[in-house]
Amino acid sequence: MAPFREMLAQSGLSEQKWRVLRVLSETGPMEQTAISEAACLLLPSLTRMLTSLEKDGLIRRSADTTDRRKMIVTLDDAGHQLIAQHSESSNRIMAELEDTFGAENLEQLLDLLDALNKLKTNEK
Amino acid sequence: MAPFREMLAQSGLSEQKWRVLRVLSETGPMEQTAISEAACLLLPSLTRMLTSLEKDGLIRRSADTTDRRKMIVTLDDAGHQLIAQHSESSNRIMAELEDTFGAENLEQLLDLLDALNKLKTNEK
DNA sequence: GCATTTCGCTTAACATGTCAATTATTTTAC
DNA sequence: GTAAAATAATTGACATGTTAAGCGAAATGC
Repeated sequence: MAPFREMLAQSGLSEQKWRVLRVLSETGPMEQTAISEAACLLLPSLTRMLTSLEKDGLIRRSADTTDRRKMIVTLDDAGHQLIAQHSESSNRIMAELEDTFGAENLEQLLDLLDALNKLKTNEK
Repeated sequence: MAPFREMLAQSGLSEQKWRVLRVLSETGPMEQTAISEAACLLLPSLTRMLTSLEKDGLIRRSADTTDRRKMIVTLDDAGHQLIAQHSESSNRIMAELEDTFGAENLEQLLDLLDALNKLKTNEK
């Protein structure tokens, strides 16, 4: 995924932080456990990234009103801008990957990984 | 790969160190660059692990006689023992995975990952 | 109601991932 | 031959992965 990292390096973003912002952009405000599942991150890593992203003004954290254990994370304006700013080249990179690797191969790979992942989370 | 980590935790080994030892066991003494490729590790990570593995007496490092830049890594007796000690349950875990995930799926997944990896290393 | 358990998140400690810079050695070019 | 480029490994700095422990809040059992 080198092309992605190059693209993101310009904004000082890691792949992981990028995933967090994208999840928030697609789903809207979420609690942290949900983010960690959607972005394939463990909670301790996510906590650190959110602290950093919050300091950079890309997201906001606020306590849930009905369950005060939960923290609701919201994409801030600067975060929306970042997503918009990179979406074009992101799509282009994806299209290139589909082109060189093959759309079928890519789909098959994602399906297999998904199936394997479901196995692992169900076992035990 | 939780079952693997459980197995290895008894010996205080991480998955990565286990991969390093297995590569050495299968191929024999190697220089570090070759190990890093075979075990999918970057050199800085490998350097640290080898320092740790050497301290535990599982491997040895010696300078190559013809090219003194190279360090030849050799599996030590204790390393061979560790490999032997875990090979049985390792095979069992693999067999279980093939069983629950499907041998065809597993093979397909590995092929796809291999193909993707070759793309990435060739590009530029 | 209250103790116990569970849940959501954080913190701490350490291993590993990652990039950049450095050192020592070897190759290459001239 | 010698300077410049390339190579093998190390080091440093920082982000992330991973496990275990801890904290406050909510749910559960009695």
